[in-house]
Amino acid sequence: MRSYKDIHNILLERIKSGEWPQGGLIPAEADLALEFGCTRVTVNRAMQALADGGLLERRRKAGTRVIQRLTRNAHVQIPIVRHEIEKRGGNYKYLLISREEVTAPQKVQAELAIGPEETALHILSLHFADGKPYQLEDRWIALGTVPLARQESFDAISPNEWLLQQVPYTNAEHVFRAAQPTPEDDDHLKLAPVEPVFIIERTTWLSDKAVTHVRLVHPGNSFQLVTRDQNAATL
Amino acid sequence: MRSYKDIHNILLERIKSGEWPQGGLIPAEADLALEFGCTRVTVNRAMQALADGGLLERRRKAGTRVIQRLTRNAHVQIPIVRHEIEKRGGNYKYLLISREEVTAPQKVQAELAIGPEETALHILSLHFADGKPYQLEDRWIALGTVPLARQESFDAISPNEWLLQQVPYTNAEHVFRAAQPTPEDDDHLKLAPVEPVFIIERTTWLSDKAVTHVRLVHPGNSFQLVTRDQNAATL
DNA sequence: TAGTGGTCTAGACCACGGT
DNA sequence: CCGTGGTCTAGACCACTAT
Repeated sequence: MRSYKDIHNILLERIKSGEWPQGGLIPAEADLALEFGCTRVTVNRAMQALADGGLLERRRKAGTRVIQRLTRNAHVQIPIVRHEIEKRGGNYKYLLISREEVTAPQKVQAELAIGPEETALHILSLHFADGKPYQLEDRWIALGTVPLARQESFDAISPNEWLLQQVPYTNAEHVFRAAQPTPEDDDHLKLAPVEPVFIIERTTWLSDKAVTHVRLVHPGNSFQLVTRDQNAATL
Repeated sequence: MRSYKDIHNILLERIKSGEWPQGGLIPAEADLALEFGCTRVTVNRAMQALADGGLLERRRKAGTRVIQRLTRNAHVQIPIVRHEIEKRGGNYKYLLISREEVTAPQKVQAELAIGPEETALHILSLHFADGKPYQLEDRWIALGTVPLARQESFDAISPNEWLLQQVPYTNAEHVFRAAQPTPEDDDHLKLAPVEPVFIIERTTWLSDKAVTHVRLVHPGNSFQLVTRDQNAATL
């Protein structure tokens, strides 16, 4: 018997092989159902999976086409620093540098969508791998959204890890860039001369309330982000 | 009537709100079907969507749990440079610097999984935005996989854009990093003093045959990658 | 208006994996 | 063993949208 996964794979093969070219129209569900000797629903399931995977584009009446790919996609998983270091057998250390409830600079206020009189929690901390600075975490937490953070000292657990456990759902915006370190970055990260830094900036939301904005700074000579992607799930 | 999308959203809300905590077991399909007054299949559809979105983990007999999130995810779309620049109203220019069929350096041979006696196509080109160097594209193409590339001059179209049109399906690996420019980078990109570069390295495969390896170099002061992600599709 | 995809139901059987 | 999820069928009706 033909399962929708089988059908999914057959269709995938036809796309990969070029039998069905990019931008080309492919047969209707009903026709494929006939070909594979199954219900239309089963074919539909397979085609929807491919559409979800971004390989097909479907429109009622217009039919189904192979996507004309215009971008390369990369799915980046940014793990908890501690896990990342421990996984490769390194020695992890966390150090809280400062923690204070203050009014945020304008830029951060804008990111978190808080007013000028509202205070936020500012936490500066360092993550070490084998004794060497690996990441500087410069974080602001919107206390209106996460009041619980007031009760947490962040002495033993990093804000990143704590938030990941506490906040059940978020939207996120990331910015990745290369930069020259600020004097403060340099001071904390003990960089080599002219060594650039790799910066990840992230703002996360719980529904539409901003939770936190963070600037993660890594020594450029020893850090990189790696991703491995397939164009469609194997199922 | 309750569609599976409605149910999807209701379940999503319960996860977001914390009513169903991270790591917690949630009711079985049959129970939810009863609650929502629909078939189990409909509930199944909604839960599968959430599982695909990475919010639920499902195991037969063990039931369904809310995922304990351990990473932040970012989905990066890397557009065609030309489109990117034109979209924001910039003036795009493409310049082919060199194109030769030679034996690749060992590092590239390893990436493309080709032998030392096999030649590959090496293409060096520059992308400009408003007259300023925006991206240096240093590319190797495995001619065994894409013999058609021999007939393309790449005078008028960049290898990136050409490949995206030609190769119907790929797996990809990306590396993002910050670096000090090589003298050659500096020469082509006309960097400011001590300006770092943002590098994207990508290898793509057609099934298990390597297609191409590319090093995309951007001036650090004027380039960044931005992503916006939702934890689950809205459907 | 007609063709194509989107989705539901009711019932069924199977597959996996805790207990 | 038996509860839970995985999936199929047959038939039906609906919702878009190209022509």
